[in-house]
Amino acid sequence: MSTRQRILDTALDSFGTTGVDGTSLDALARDLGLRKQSILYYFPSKVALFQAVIDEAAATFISELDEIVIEARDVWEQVEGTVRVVFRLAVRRPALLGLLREASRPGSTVAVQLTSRLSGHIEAAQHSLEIALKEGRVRGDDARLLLFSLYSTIMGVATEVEVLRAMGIEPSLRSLAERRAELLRFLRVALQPV
Amino acid sequence: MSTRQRILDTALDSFGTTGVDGTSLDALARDLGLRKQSILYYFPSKVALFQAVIDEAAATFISELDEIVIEARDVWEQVEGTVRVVFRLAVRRPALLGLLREASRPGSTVAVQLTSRLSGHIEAAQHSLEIALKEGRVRGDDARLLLFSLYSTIMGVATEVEVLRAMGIEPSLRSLAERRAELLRFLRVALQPV
DNA sequence: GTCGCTTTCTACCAATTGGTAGACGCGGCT
DNA sequence: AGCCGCGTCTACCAATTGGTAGAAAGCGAC
Repeated sequence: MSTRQRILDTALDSFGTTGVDGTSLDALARDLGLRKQSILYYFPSKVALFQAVIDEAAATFISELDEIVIEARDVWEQVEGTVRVVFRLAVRRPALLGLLREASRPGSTVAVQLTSRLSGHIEAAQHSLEIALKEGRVRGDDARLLLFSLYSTIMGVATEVEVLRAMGIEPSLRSLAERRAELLRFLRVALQPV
Repeated sequence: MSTRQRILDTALDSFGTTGVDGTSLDALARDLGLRKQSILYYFPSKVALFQAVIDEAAATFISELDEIVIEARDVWEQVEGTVRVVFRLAVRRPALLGLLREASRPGSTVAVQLTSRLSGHIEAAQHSLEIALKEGRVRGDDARLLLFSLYSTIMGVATEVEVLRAMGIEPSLRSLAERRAELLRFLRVALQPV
């Protein structure tokens, strides 16, 4: 793998777990077996690196979502697919979800950037949800706010591991699968028309 | 207000918005019109300050929740009350929710501390949810996981303002109220027995 | 007034931060 | 051979970090 790509990967892991402010270029370089100046050779500054990492994270997220949307035949399958994607990431690249969480913090500077990358997907999802609402295939009122509730629930259930621990559930593959099953049940009920 | 209390308040605001790593003692002191050494007089180190802030945030959160639990007569009223408390905080002290979010980040060092402060409440909520499940007053399967889904949804809808912005909804008091209404509808449907 | 206690300050400190300047090594090309 | 461009390095730098030591300032009690 190219050095540039290695830097991006390691940075994503570190940014997503320790946070951006909590990650120094020196520490990052140490993890990579490089000197910090080599990082600055590929990315002119720390914020530039951060932006690149965000961009890549958004791209992976989107590409995974795209596969789902293509297969899905109705709204419920879209929801199911999104859950599958998010939970797959929670297993394979938990730092990526952590990064998205960090980047979407209120007042974040990169939030706008992330936003613009995802806006297409959001609109598409909102659109199909609107149609489903009109046709009565989904229970609800406002498509946008419904979508927002769905997103919050899915993302929260996938990433709030510390809250889980507080409830006496040790995060593991098994518990993750259970969480996912319960989440799907929860969402299905919440969307089911009468 | 005592200097100590002023420090705690300002620190909570800064930690909750800029993050702990993003907040330097010097910057904090500047906000307070003090020197950093005055902060270190009351709190021996930055982590000690952070812990104190977490403790206070947990205490406020708990005390607000307590009022609700006392009034509530069934599970649904408890959910409604929790939503009310969280959204009131989202208006009055958004940084407090931001701090809870930061402190509950995977791998956080203070998560354990926060956990122990809240464990009583979690157990109580879980207990009454279990009873409601048994009696068929609430739809669901596993009380713990259901509680977790509820928490994730509520907390997410209240704090994920950047995602909201990405959807073209500018955060405001009005939109907050709408979000809250939609959230309650969403949760009511998700919990309603057949 | 002056003693003692609390509070806030000035003066430092070593370590770490993000970033610059420039040298060195190395492979390919002429 | 010599040169070029790329990648990585060493050597610095000023600013900032969390934290220490200890001097003053305020102030009530005596």
